[in-house]
Amino acid sequence: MESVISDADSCIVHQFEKMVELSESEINLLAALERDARKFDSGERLAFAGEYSDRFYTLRSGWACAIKTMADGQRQILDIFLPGQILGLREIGLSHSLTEFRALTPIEACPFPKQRLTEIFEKSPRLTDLFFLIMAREQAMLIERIVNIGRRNAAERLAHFIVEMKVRLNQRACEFHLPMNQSVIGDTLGISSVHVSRTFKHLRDLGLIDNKNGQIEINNLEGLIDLSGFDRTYLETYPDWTRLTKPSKRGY
Amino acid sequence: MESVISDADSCIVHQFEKMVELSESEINLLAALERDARKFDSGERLAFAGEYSDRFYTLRSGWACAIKTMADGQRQILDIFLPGQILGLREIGLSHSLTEFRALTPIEACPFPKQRLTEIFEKSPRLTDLFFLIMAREQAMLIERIVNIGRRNAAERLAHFIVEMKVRLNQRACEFHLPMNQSVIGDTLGISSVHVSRTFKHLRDLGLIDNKNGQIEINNLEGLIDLSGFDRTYLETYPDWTRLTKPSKRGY
DNA sequence: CGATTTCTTGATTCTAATCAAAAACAGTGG
DNA sequence: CCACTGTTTTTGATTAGAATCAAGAAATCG
Repeated sequence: MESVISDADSCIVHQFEKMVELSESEINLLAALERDARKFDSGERLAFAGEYSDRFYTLRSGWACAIKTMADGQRQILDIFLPGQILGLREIGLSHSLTEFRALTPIEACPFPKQRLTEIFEKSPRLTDLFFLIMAREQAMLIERIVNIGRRNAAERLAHFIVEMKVRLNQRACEFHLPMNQSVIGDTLGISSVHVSRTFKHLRDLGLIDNKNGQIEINNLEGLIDLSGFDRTYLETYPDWTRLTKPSKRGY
Repeated sequence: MESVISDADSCIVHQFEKMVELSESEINLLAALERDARKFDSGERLAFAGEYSDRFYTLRSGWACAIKTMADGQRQILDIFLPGQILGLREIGLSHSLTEFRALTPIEACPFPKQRLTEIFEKSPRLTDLFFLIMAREQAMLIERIVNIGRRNAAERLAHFIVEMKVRLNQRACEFHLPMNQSVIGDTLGISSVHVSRTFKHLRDLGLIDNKNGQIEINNLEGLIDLSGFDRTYLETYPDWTRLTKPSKRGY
């Protein structure tokens, strides 16, 4: 198989290296998941809910999301994916997709067969631990989302979402582009698009943010965090790596 | 270590055997997670949020839940655990607990060190796959919960919750005991306890259920499913077991 | 049986949904 | 560069759903 993308360039390897130092062979295993990049237009669907699916995608560039559409046409967005993430990891072991995956911007995504992960499990217990960890962190995000939707009002939800995106984008600067229209944001937060507009205005009036044309500028991060009840530990609660620091014993 | 409980009796082994046939050695590995049963009173806490934790619990009998408490004292219940489940699986790799775990009834739970799971990963790739699968199914439940809370009104949420519990309890009969008061149910569904009461009345008035003293009787399951928009596939979407049917190649 | 918790019901308030229409903006082709 | 089109955002008016407050009824526990 020919590598279109050099391994050093791999988003997913970067992602993993943020967590732990990788061996040569581990880098190769991971980078193999990110060949064969395909382009998708903004709004294009990568997979349908309920459809048979034997593959995942790694996201190389752009933003994507997982969507669940209800019988009456309402939608709930469940994840926002950034480059380096794997789309659909939670569907390992399921033959049919639980959710729809859709590009939020023009993206490059690299399909690979689910089976490839099982192979990694067999070859590298260390990467197995890491994949387990990634799933665990995705669950942590889902949990935070449940709390957000279940127990916070619109202003708190939106504030929380903005802080979360800022943290995930790892921006030093307090300004970033959010490639989601207010209808999509509403579907993420469980509120109507009209109310998203009002809530943005409310946050502006409070002097917490400015937003214009999909650009978010945070004027008062502390204020946003206070309002939202953002749990600083939730993305920072860093793993207990002790058992991962030793090099892999088994082969590969 | 002395075995208080015979392996054949292990809840967690039963749970796994629902999914796939286990070898002798796999049964031993799993059953080892369920020795040393400890009793907890109804309402007792097994772990605090934010606390250092190097252990999981397997739940042997009774019901438990995971709770997130917010700064202002509001609570959101994130999971309801039934016998055979592992409490806190999602916190593998995190040194501190994300949520609080609390008994909903008097329970027996068996603590075991997180490390034990890593050992299982090293010894049995087949069980590794299964643990991944379990996490994946937990995520599927969290997703359904997000949709439930984000996009359904109180009647739909409660109806959905009742159907979900019925399915999870695997009851042929349409009557079961729900050991949660209406305040706890409200914290699960993201509505107030008062509104839970009204919503039960509403479902009774529609002739869908009867409920009294924590006992639920479903009078019209189809009606409940229709009202709630329950996705029949979501707990039924059964795994693609093909790659699990072959026996383990590696040792153990 | 009394004490405490849980459930029910009513009245009121608040938040957000819905409906509708205008304003702002982005993309297109001339 | 501008006029045209479609989309997105904003704003207002109204309605609906659920929270809150409060008090009485029912169930549970010791």
